[in-house]
Amino acid sequence: MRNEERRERLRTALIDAAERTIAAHGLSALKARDLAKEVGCALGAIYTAFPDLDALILAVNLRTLALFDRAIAEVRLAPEPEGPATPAEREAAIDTLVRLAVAYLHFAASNPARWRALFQHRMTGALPDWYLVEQGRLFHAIEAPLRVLRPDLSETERALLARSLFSATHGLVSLGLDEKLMALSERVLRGQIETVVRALGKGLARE
Amino acid sequence: MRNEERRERLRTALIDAAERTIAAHGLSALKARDLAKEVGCALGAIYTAFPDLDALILAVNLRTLALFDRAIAEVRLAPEPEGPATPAEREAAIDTLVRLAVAYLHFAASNPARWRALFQHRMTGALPDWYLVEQGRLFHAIEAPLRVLRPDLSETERALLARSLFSATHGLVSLGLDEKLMALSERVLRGQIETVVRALGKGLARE
DNA sequence: CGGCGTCGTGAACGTTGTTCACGAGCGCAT
DNA sequence: ATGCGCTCGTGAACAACGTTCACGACGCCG
Repeated sequence: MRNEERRERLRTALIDAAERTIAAHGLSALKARDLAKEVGCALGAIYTAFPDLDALILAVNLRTLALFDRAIAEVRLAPEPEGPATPAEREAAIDTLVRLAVAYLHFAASNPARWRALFQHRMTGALPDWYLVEQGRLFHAIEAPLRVLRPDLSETERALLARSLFSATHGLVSLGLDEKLMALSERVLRGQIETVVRALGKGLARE
Repeated sequence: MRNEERRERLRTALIDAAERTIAAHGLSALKARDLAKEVGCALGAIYTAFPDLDALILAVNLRTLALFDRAIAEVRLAPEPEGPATPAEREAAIDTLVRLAVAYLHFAASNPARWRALFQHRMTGALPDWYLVEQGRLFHAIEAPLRVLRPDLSETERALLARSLFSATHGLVSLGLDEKLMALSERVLRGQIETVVRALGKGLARE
């Protein structure tokens, strides 16, 4: 079917345009009419490719998550020791946690509008599967060093703790970059994140 | 002037109605027309009391901040030791940090819609003074125990660290209560917050 | 009692996202 | 080649929103 191909072309063209708009002017600048004008299609055509604008935003967010995945790929490469952890290995695990958090900050600071769109977007119903899968990837990266620091935790407890560490880091980045609380430079913010995450790792480590 | 009094009456009536709506159905349910119908005034009358709906939301948020202030009043009462801190005093300081964080969680969980409105609202320009004043109150409550844990820090460094601790806690509460990441019960979330904040305090403490 | 000023009124405007009756374009059979 | 039918994009129309503004009612003072 030629038809399916055209639909797919429209889909990617729409995602491209939406991504450009969001990256340049933020999520609130995304208008259906502007979008149609930019990709050279009719207003209604958008709704033949996506059920609504939310779905389009979700597609853009998937790309952002993929970008972020590549951004923390090297940090994830850290080798995972086995057996009882030496003090040096514990230090290395804490360093990995810090590097992950700093990588998160750096990504958010480098792609502010794209990153904001991930969270500004108010989910109506349940999130799609692929969204959760992509999220899980990040959490797994956090769980690895946690396994070194806290081998006593069950898999479930560790997963929960990983989510909490992410949430704390997200709070630092989110309120730090938003001028809502106070605008901090990425430099200062990195210092704070290093301090906090390192303290967290130190305090969590089982001695 | 009888006139001024009527204006003030309208103001409080509007804030009352807006607060009820936000608390019951969330910020997105606040519509100018519904509001006018509820307080029994004309649509345009709203704009004689407030420049726009944002200002009205800000007024509701002020009430929320006052509510929160009362909620953490007792935690703030903790006495502040002087001179070099004993290990027991350091433990007490960490406990205070944990209690503050748990109080924050409890407030957010008890007033979910009101609390969300504080952050969902996108600030256009600079925030009003009273907003910053109210924020400062919370940060001072965090700085007190930090003074015990880290007497070596300068006033500026401590203020920065206090904001970072708040940000981390906010992240835990925000992503924990939102079903964005995964919906956690207040019970589970409290356990996570206690773990994380305690680890933070432990890791931060200068030995 | 009449003129004048003040202030709420609600119809109207500009922007949204979303829908749907129409018609253009294409393939196939006659 | 011509007519028929089906499919799918089109863009005018709709509903809901925040915000504005010309009008008219009401009250006060001369």
